[in-house]
Amino acid sequence: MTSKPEASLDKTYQPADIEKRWAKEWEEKGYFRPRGEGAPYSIMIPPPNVTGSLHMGHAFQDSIMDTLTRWQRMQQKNTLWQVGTDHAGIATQMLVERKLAAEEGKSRHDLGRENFLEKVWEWKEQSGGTITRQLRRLGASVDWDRERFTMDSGFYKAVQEVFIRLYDEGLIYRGKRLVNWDPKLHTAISDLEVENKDQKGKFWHFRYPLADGVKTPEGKDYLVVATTRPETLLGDTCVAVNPKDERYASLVGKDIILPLVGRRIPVVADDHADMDKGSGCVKITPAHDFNDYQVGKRHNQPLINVMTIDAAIRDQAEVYNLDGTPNEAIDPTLPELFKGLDRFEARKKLVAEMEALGLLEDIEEINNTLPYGDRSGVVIEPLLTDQWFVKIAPLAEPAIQAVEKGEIEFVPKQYENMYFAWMRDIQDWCISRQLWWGHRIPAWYDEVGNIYVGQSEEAVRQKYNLGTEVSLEQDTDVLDTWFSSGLWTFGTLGWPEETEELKTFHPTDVLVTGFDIIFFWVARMIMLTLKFTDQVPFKTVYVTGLIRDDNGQKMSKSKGNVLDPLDMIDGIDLENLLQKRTSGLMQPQLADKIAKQTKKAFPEGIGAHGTDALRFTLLAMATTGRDINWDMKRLEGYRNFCNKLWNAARYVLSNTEGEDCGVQGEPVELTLADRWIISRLQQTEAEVTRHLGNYRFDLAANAFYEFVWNDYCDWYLELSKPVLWKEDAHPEELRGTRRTLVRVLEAILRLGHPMIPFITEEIWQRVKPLAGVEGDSLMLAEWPEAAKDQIDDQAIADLEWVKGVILAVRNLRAEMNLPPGKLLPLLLDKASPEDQRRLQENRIFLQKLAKLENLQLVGEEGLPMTAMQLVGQMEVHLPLAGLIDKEAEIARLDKEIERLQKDMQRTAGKLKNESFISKAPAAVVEKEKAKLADAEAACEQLKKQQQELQKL
RNA sequence: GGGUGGUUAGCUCAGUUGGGAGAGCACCAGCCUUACAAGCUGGGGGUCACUGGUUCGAACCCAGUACCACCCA
Repeated sequence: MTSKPEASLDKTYQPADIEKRWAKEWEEKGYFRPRGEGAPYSIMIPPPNVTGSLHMGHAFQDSIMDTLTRWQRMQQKNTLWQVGTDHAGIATQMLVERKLAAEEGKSRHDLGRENFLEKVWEWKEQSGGTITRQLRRLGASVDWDRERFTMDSGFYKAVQEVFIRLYDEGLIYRGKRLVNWDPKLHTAISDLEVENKDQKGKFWHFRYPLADGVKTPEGKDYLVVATTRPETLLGDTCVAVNPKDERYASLVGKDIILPLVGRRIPVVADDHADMDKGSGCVKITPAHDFNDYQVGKRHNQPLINVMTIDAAIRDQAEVYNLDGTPNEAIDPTLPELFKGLDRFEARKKLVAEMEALGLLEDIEEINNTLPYGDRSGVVIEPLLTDQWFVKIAPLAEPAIQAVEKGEIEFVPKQYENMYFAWMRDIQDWCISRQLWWGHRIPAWYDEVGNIYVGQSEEAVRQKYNLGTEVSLEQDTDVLDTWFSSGLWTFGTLGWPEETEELKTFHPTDVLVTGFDIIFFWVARMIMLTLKFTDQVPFKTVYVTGLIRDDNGQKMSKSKGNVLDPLDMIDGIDLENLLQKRTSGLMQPQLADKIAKQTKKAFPEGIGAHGTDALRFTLLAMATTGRDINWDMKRLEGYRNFCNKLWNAARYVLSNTEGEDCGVQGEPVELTLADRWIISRLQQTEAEVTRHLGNYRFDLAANAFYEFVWNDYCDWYLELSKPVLWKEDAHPEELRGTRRTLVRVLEAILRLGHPMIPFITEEIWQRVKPLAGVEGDSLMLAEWPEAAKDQIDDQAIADLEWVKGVILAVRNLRAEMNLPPGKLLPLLLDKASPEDQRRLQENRIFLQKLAKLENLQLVGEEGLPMTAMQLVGQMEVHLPLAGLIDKEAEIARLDKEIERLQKDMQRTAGKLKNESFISKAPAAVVEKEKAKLADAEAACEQLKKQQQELQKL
């Protein structure tokens, strides 16, 4: 069913109904699909987390992507904006586990892997669409027919293929390495999922006794090491001192007897030890700290793991060599005392034991940071586990080059440095996760642990020639979600098949994303895409800043300052807003504070502003790559702008519907105002187009806003009234003005559509027949191209003059407190032939807009008492003897004269400067000279006027 | 500690080859003028963080300082 606009537009802009109606119709009509011809243009949406809901960051990025997409589509390109969601391994698994526990009181282990996964899929089918539904409300013109999910079978094929090829090339390997371990969720997690939080911590200073009677130069029989994690003492393998540190030079190579454990460990020299920090000695625990791992590696130390996957102390340590093979030489015995204790319990006990032994030298209070799992909320433990890794170095090189060579460009440019810096010392990437929900690693093991990689057990048997006597078990781990999203641009287009889509839409044109995932996602997409397609995934990366609250604070649930984009679109009352902000808090005690804050900031809740206003605000604030402090006032301002456009359309429609608008190309006569607004329209079209091309959405939005409000509404619509309402107007004149009203409005709608799609479409449907335009939807209309030959410089200059006279009169009127509606007589003096021509041609505009009783040139009779303003050299006089406060007028002129004199002084000073005259460009000097002459002349005129007044 | 970005009107921010400081909102005054009070008209308001340098000329280029934010260690 086609949307039918109301019989007449409502007096006030009411976005909700319009927006829902059009979103539905556009999608149903299939306007979001690629048109199938023309130059291709494509954007892949950064797949949002399937468990997520739309936040301001999404709204921001999606508004930008939609603007680009609609803009390109209107340029008649074969445009694809592809949408989809990310399976979000941990988040989804946790969500379903919680649901299962709440509803059935079962754990995932009770169900078993197969059944649990079925539950996850059920959840996904029922509830996984929240964020895509919200996307629709934003007007996102994504091709819903091609919606993708990273767990789709087609996509899984790509994931498998990539894994297998990388493995076969030796770029994927399995090994024992330190990873960020989440002891609650029992999985490795990525750096991105680790939140570092500042806290007040303790630094425990322990004495480590030297073996064999060795003493320090000071005569002590121990070294002091400090640690924030005493429990790791059990896994220490050496103590490091700085090689330049003379205090300990004699001890390097000597041994220490590790307290409580009794193990002999050496003192080694390593730069990692900071001479100025504490005693300068550092305990090294390679199996429990990332830095220590590196130190251990340099000194060929074994890895002694003392913790379980729950981060409790093991009964016996696990000891490995650096290559991951078991180390039999070191005694794995751990003290009985700590067995099975949680790390924090073990810490307390260990400190107490050390104190009892007289080995606790000091406890220092310090500020430090601790890593927390962002999902589980528990402290992350670096833990030695078997994991799968991607060798990054060979993939990184081409990825760096692609950016160096400009095949991929970052906007803004400075993010390229960030990218290079990270890519230069990139580490191998841990891609396995100990979860059930995700892409299962396509690897099988035989009984002795040999690894076979392939699509399926069958494929593996064939590939490796394994008979049925060999029993195979598939690896239980899944792949990091980022591994699959790294294939997003080409995996979603059908790769590894050579599909038409892949040929047409890859590489994609631009990726719009936040700077926080350049490393985790952008870099990985570049590496993997280059590797497998020999193409870059996208030509441009447009990096957005963060949206913060009005105080510059990050929005977060715990701060209670989150703004939901949909609440700004549809509005929300205070009660519901409070409910939303204070429920489900991690720290419920914050609820009161948040409620108070919210009541203060939004005493009446949040009003409805509509999608267009929200989008326009986001775009208008999208300056290059910096964070945005959200400002509700700007949102209101742009909602008002939509209302302005709406009402302008009402005016145009009421004056053109059912009238002769010259649609058939009948002869017309264009007024100065018509020629001027047409000229300004061309300039604006060029400007908006240029800014969109440079990703300066703020400048594009601004140029549009200014043209619509300041030129079209404030001046042109007002100037059209005297023509339309003139009793003796010619048909050609009327037709010309009506046609211009309608055509310029129609162009405005096309120009604004990518930014504010709904309101423009709604109005356009009404305007198009009047403008003689065909088409089912504004979405498919042509992007307005500026026509240089329609820019009439004379008209622009003439209209500036008209505006100048009107403004002069308004100014005088206000200065003298004359009622706005009162008709005034006006006298013009010192009018040049040019001024006289302009006056002749535009008398009616001046009379109506300045509300003049009559308008004459000063003749022989001279001037009565007047208030005067200058327009260029021409004097604009209000002859109002009875109404003018003489003294006030003289004072006003004084102020004006003073201002001019200041100006003259500065300009004259410049011109007196020899080196300015000789060195500055001639044009600049000329300009200054003219400026001085103008100011001098004006000053003279004002002084003369003052004298005249005084005489009277 | 290293790196990046920022500091312009009360607030949020523009200012693109260095040449007369801008917008929106807020503020003040006056207006229900037949599109719009979510509006119209007029107005006030800034030592462009600070110091120095380059230049005839600096919000803009260079160096340094202070403060803020983010990234890395």
